[in-house]
Amino acid sequence: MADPRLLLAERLTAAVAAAFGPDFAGTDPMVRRSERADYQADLAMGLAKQLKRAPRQVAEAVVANLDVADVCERVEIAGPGFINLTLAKRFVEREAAALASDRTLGVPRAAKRERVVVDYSAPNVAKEMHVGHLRSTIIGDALARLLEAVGHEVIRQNHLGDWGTPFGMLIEHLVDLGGADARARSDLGELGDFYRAARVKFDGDPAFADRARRRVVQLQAGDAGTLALWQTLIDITKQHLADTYGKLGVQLVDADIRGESFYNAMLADVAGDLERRGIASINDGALCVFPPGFANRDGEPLPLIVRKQDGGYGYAATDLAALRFRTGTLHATRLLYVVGSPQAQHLAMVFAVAAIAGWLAPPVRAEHVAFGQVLGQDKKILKSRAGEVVRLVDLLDEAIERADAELAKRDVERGVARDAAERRALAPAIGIGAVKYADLANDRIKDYVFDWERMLAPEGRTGPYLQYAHARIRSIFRKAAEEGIAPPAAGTRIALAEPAERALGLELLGFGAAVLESAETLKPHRLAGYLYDLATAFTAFFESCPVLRAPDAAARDSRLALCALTADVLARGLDLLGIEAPERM
RNA sequence: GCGCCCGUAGCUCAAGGGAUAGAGCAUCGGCCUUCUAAGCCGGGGGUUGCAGGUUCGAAUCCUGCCGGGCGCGCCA
Repeated sequence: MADPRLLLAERLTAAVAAAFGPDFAGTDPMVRRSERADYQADLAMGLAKQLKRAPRQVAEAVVANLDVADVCERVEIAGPGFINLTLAKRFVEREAAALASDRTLGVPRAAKRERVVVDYSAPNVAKEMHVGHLRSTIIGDALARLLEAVGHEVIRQNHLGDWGTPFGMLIEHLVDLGGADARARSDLGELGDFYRAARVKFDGDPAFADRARRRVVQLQAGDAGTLALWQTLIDITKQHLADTYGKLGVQLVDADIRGESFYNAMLADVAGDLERRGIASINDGALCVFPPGFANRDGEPLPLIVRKQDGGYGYAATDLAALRFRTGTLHATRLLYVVGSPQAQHLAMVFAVAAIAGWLAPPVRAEHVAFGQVLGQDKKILKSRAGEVVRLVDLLDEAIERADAELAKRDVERGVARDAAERRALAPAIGIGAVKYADLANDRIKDYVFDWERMLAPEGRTGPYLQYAHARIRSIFRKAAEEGIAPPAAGTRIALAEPAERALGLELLGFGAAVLESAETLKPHRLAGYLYDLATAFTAFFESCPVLRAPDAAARDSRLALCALTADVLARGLDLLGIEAPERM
């Protein structure tokens, strides 16, 4: 059950070759969805230029050679040379039925299967996650799911910040609190408080700062006692992460965590290799690489500092080691870094240096999957009422609370009696889904305004709207069961008599293309947009086409099959975005 | 100063170089004895920041401005 677009493109390409010769077989037929027909092909105008003929003549020649008798019921040339294609109803019916028995729901495999590393989330040890981690985590999660859906092998990598100078102060603070035993007592309270307290002491107590600096040396020297303390902090953090990811419904697990410490043992080798090969050189006492095309404030070459003056390694070295590991050891052919756009220059430099060093050679490539910031209603970076960074757990809890309140309000309005426990069980899927959809529905490169009212409102283009459409379909099946009506059998014939039925059927056929496009462009908002369109097509159908009270049994079964397929596509599509689809709302 | 990103309806956002730039919110008007009204149907609302250029065709590509955000040598 090929996507109609692909099928039409094939036929059009053949028609172009037949009309103008094999030289033109590579012409993109430019098949798009159309407002005036089901699809339109926009190739005639461009072709006319090359052929030095009138566009409409070109379109006519293409249409004369076009064999779509089994696919289209109408082919028209309009305007300057648009070819408008209307699918035969029978074709849509047949394809929809085929889709219903296709496990993948029409999602095609990517042309080339690749091993893709997706680096996302990247929280820090002994520090709570905040809104800044929200986008990386949910965009990365959606991309990982999308890439797997089209057949790629995805390796999730959570680049945990678990190494570096802050650990001196963190470990010393832990010692002050009673060392590893402190963990038994309330897991050190709130991680955010723990980090803040350590920072305050470091800044205000010179003796503590000295201890902290000595502790860093011990840590890097591999002192067993220090490492045990360090491990305690790691363990506590992992627990915090597991809780947060669980609440967020994100697929990251402990096994995906490969923190900065993992690369520690490789840093000297990375630096030595670059230095030996003359790629890096000592400059002001630091080991630097000057990739071409990067300049500092004064227009002078900008270095990537591999090793600092004091002999220590910074994050550039770690990033280089991680990149080398991912291509050299994990044998990934594509590396995705789901990191905020402020890091663009740093990552570009890392990629440039890796290319020079030969760790990144075509067709293997690295891409910065950048994203904009989350803004408050004042259009500035989202802050809490107290003006502090918003903790991610707080944000998620508020989402759940608000969803619960929204449900309660709606129950009252509709006069529905539902016990609080059932409501509370439902609230996380809705609240978290609303947050995720609001984020993923925007083009990731842009900043977006975070607005509770908007994302959870009882109406509008939101996660709850999509979930509601899905729940309403499931409700039909519950009702059907009560009335003793069996769910549609496999291979049930789908008839698309009403305009709303036809529109829904056609929309369903586009799922595979939407997923593929979303995966290929690394833009989850394409899929988010498609799912909204699908939900809209369904609700229009729902309003005008009674299912259980359809005119006859054949129509009823056809509509049931259409409903089942729609519910499956909605649920699968939402799942690819990491959003749950509850059975009822 | 240099570099990257953004600028589309009152607000929040869509729109593979294609026809009359679309949704949601807000606003105005309709639709619940019928499968969930968190819904559906319809109306009004635009010089796509500005000015050039490329093209049969530009919100989209190029150049220059204007406005906003971010980054620019030892933090990550």
